[in-house]
Amino acid sequence: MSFPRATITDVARRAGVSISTVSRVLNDTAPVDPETAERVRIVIAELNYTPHAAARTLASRRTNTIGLLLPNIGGEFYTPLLRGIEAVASEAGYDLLIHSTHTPAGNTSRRPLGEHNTDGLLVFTEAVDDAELIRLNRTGFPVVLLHDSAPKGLKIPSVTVENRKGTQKMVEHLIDVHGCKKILFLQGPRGNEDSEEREKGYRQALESRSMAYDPRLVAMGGFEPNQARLVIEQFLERRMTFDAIFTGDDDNAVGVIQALQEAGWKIPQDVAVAGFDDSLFARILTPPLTTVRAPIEQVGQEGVRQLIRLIHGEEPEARVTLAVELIIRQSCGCSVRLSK
Amino acid sequence: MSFPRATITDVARRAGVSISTVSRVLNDTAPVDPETAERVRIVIAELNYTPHAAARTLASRRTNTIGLLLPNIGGEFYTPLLRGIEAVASEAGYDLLIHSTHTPAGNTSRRPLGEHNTDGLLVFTEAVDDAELIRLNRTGFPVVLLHDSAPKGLKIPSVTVENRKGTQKMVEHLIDVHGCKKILFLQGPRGNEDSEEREKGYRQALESRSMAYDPRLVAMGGFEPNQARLVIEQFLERRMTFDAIFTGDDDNAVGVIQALQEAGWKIPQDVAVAGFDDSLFARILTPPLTTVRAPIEQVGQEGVRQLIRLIHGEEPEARVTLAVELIIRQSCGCSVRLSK
DNA sequence: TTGTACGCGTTATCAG
DNA sequence: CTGATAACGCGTACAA
Repeated sequence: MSFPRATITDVARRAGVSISTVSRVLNDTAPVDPETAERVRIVIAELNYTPHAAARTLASRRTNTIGLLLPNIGGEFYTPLLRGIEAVASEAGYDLLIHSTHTPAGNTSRRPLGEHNTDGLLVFTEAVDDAELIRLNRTGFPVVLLHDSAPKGLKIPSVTVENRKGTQKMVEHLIDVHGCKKILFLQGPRGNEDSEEREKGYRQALESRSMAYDPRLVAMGGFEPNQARLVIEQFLERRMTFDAIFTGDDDNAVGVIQALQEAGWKIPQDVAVAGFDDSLFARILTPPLTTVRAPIEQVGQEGVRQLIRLIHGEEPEARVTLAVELIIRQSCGCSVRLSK
Repeated sequence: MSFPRATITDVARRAGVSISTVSRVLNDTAPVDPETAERVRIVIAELNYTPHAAARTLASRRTNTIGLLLPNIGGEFYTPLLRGIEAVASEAGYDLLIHSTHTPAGNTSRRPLGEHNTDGLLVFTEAVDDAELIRLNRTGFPVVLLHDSAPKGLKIPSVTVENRKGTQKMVEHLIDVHGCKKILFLQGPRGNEDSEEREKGYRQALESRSMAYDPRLVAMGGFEPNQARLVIEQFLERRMTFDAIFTGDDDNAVGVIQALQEAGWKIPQDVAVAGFDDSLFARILTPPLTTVRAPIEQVGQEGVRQLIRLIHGEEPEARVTLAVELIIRQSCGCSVRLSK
């Protein structure tokens, strides 16, 4: 029931050296006589000694830990993002502390992640409000934003994807290749930067093709299949006509496709559908979803890299925007490609 | 570039009290004069003071942190699991440290998660080898296994789902309701307990219906769509006959369905298909997948609860097995239900 | 190349 | 109810 861990003192005593020497072989911080070092290493193995993280942190003033703040944990998004983050952090020797801010934190006022337990923070979308961001920024604490950009005036590096460009290209594809004239656009959540940028891309596409922007063709999908479904059902009830739908993301596309098919519409014959993300199920929808592939895992990787630069006091890139790619499948009306 | 944090001493001085008193109002560890307490609280707010986690850990000998060890981060599994874990941990005031063991750890020999930086460990499937499990167990360090059980002789609590029962019920459903006679079974990875238990369930179902177990009807799907796909293609080439497939999990089902459909088979008319998990895309496959719903999120929640009991020195349940539920959709041949 | 001694920011014990 | 003060385990000048 109790478990007395070996300490650096135990190791030192047993190896017949001082704790300084043990510390030196542990961290390779100063030359140590090879034989002595070996002896220490053996004792470390015998005692199964691992330095106590907190003691180390306290003495060295570095936690060797990165914090990840998420608004919530759900959706197709998180697995690749997390994988990317974990891989790079782990490789760089950082532990990863995770917290979802939208959970009803038992202890309010308790800051779950911050300067007291991490060396830097990765903040996904709106996981942290501007006030806190400003506070962190003022103290000079390393922060990198993912899929969001800093509040006006703050210099906080961020990593995101080509939301606008990807959307524009996709909408232009619908127009140019499939002759679409009335393209529905489903927005993501208000205040979400991905969502806003995609809307800009939608507008730019229309503009570049000299088509009018019709606000009646824009609705709120919320990055959420059920909501998308309801929205489409309403459109159908009101007998709005449209020949294509650009869904805010792939989650939305699921609801869109369901609603359309239940109403007896054929995709892509009656209406073209295109999404954003290329999530796991884009490929397995019927028909397979034409979408914009967002390199989520790389966002995670790049975020950690920038954060580590910040932690090391190096100059990070102010903003990294990762390239997206059009993934043409069948929901837009393009011919069947050999799958796989 | 530097950021001097306020310490408990700063707070004490400014509030005109000793650090002991500050500590007391912070942790409610002894009565403090209300007025004094209020004054301290105000100063804490003014200084934006947050206790330094490492110092706290060092002094109190508790990290207030739970570690999660995963074999890898991928698949439909992780989002709900993580959500469950994070929610309960967070609510109980624990931080969550995550590490994937299959990443090529930069520093070998470095134990990423353990007694030095957590109060207890959640271990998912084969994330940790038996030797390490034994070592941890001997030191009395709190560990809870998820979707796995302890090596022989070790008393380590575990949380899993009714793999065997769920599979048995599903296979019996295929036999009883749909009259299936030759049911293919796709195993998950070797050594994976979920996989092995499901196979037992498959055998039990056959036995309970007095059907012979035919090893030729069992193949390795590996919980992986592409592998499942290849396996099915081979079966088709060899002209093996079967009238149903129980896929090891839903990921497998994706590959199975693709392979069948490409070969021109109709589901469920020509062959019934059933999966396990009820992952996000079970519902959106065509046809919608009949599957066994595994309460993954609850596994995460329950795992944390048991771990916290262990940490508190209470007696945990030796093994928690969460109930599964048959989700009958259309891939097995059952009639269309009104969706949603 | 090695050892001593101090400090990191808290908690916890013990006197008052 | 409050305040000193000794740990907690380790890194790191500084001295040898």
